Amino acid sequence: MNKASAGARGMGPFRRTRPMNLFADIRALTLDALADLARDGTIPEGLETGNVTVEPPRDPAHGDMATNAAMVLAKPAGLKPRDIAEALAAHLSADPRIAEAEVAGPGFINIRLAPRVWQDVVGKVLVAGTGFGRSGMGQGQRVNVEYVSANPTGPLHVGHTRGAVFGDALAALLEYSGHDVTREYYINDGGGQIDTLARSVYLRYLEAHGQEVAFPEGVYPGDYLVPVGEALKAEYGDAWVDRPEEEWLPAIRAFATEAMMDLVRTDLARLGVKMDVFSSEKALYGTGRIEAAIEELRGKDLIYRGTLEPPKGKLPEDWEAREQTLFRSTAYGDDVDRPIQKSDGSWTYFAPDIAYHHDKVGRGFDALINVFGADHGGYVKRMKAAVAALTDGTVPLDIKLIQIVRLLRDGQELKMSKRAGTFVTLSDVIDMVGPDVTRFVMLTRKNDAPLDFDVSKVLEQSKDNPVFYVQYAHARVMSVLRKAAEAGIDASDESLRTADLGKLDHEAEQALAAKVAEWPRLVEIAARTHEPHRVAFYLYELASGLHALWNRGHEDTTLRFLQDDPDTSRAKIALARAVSIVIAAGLGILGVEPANEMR
RNA sequence: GGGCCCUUAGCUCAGUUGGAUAGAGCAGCCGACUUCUAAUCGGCAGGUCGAGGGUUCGAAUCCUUCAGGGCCCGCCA
Repeated sequence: MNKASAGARGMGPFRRTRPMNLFADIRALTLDALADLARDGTIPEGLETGNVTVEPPRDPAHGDMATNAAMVLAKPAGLKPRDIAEALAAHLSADPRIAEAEVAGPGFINIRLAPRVWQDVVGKVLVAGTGFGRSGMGQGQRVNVEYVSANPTGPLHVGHTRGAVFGDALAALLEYSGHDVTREYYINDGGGQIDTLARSVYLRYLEAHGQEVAFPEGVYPGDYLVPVGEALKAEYGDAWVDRPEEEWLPAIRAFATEAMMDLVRTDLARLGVKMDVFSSEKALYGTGRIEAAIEELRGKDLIYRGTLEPPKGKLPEDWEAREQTLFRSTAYGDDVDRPIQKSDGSWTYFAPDIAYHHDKVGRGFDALINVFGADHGGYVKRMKAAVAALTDGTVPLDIKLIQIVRLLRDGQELKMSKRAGTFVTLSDVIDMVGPDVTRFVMLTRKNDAPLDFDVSKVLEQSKDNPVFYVQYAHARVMSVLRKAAEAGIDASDESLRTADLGKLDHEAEQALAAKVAEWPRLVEIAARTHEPHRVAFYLYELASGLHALWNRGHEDTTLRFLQDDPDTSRAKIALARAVSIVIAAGLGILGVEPANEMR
């Protein structure tokens, strides 16, 4: 079913992945040192070391890395933190990678790495290319990311765009960190809104036949249905003109849904989003798959006939108690049990959703992720309950809620109203700013924070525009490579790999290399937390580091990338090139093309 | 009435499975262009992390109560 999975498991490529996460390396070194201390009796054997961290300190004055090992272990070891720290620091200092390990504060060990370590990072990036930062963390785990999943009733709008970008970046991030990812779109083509769509298209069909048509309340008035009506005429002629709804509804439903999905696919393609799988809700009906999923739950005594308590607070006017078929979602943390059948016996939307997730689980995924709009927040608990019930808790479902986008122009909000037909589509946004800017800006906020998207500001070429700022850093490096070539220096990656990186001896250069070295760790954190925005923020910081070093070359010409001595030049260019490679890798995850020049 | 999310500098927001003196950009003030792109950079100033209580060596982060904002709350998906 999925070609990548076979190779990704067992003896596959992840077995060979060399960890490039420097922080993980030093943590391993720390654990080794602790094991030595246990062996010689300084600390007890068998201490739990899961909470030992090695991370970059906030304050650079505290060195390159800091570990909390002594503080975490003090209590279980029955020793003073500083005593453990002293012994541990002594052990760490013996490693050639450690220039200095000193005890500070309540028992931190501040570690300063040998310059050689930072120089090596640059070399590793040049060898690994944009694969520097790839991780085996996911161990080939199969993850399904479901996103967009918009009702096929019209073109995608700005809100969908954010979900699309988020889901796509998350999928890429998970792939980069060693997961086997399937990108999936669930087509909500089973509900009553498709009838509305069909009736709306029918009116456009009549229009195409020259009839004067009024658009009553409750149909979709959008112009985008005009060509669908015309296409319908082209295919079926006047066969359905002035015929009763029963005759044409099913056929036009199918026709219109297909047309809308074409629209959606076109929009997604413009954004650079390519789904692996489209799953249809409608296709679940009449196949017995909904019934099968419900039966599975019934077998676990999670389906029953019952009557729900009326909702607290404002009571709907027409509320009356009814007996319904309910799913016992409270058994898995939901607040109330949820109906899966309407009072007329047909399924609620929840039932096919259960079947759909049953299907996903049946396809063998190890983890599921759904990207929903924030207005679906009330749906999270029951969906998680359903998946937990279907899999006995063995397959985690994470649901990421995407907050609204406020679209602005010159600081003025563009008010949107679907009824007035003034909503801004994904296509409109791409026309205005292009796919790269759209994607990057959509990821400059955490998913659960509202996002202001000012279409005039994001095109500004200034540092308050993060897209530009990051692209500019990349373009600057490309400029250096061009200048180097003009000066007769071989600045190809092959050549730079052989550069004498020992010449990168300045603290400012090592600081930038240190930022580069954070990339693999950042990837793992972002992947673990399912937060691709972290990549965008990191790229901003990395770009900032490059700009800073660049400008130091104004005062101190020895810090400029291009030097009179070719060997020195190549070492410095190698550093710049490493930065550009990591920027390219990060932008790749976000789905943004790096710029070679900004003119 | 209940559930979920949010509240961090004047503004917009980051903040690492709990870590040291809480960061960035914008706005404000001061500075750097005979230069690989000044479309950039450096510095100053700016905070009871919504409020109270708790957990512990240590809390913006975890628990709890409260306040304010958003989304949702049987037969719409």
